[in-house]
Amino acid sequence: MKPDVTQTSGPSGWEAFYRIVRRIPRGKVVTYAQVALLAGRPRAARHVGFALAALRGSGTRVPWQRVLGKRSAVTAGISILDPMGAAAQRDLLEREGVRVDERGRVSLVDHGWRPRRR
DNA sequence: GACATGACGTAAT
DNA sequence: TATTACGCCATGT
Repeated sequence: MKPDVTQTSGPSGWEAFYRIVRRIPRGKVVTYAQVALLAGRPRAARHVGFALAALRGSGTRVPWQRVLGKRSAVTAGISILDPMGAAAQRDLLEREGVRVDERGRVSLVDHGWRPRRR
């Protein structure tokens, strides 16, 4: 089940994920694996989506829209929970300067955010 | 403590 | 490039 974000205020590892996502600058995107890696859990890519999914309903201000899958991109699991949300997310990314493919795929090489480098 | 679930990743085909 | 199979980590029951 989806755990409550409101209770994740504790020392849970989920808070680390939110912290990483907040660092994502406008016009840049990252993959779940990237966030997980920065959070210190390179094998916990699944949990990143978990945490972000809960945020969607909590109204927390986290740019979850900038977090994509490696190959699935935007139309990944969001469409499962919110088909319209996926389309809206694609529009939002385009507004930030991110070019989204017709299939919902984004060039991570071009828009991939590179932390720990500046 | 063990089993089941999940916005995923990587390797193999 | 798409599809299938397996694995990893955290949370819930």
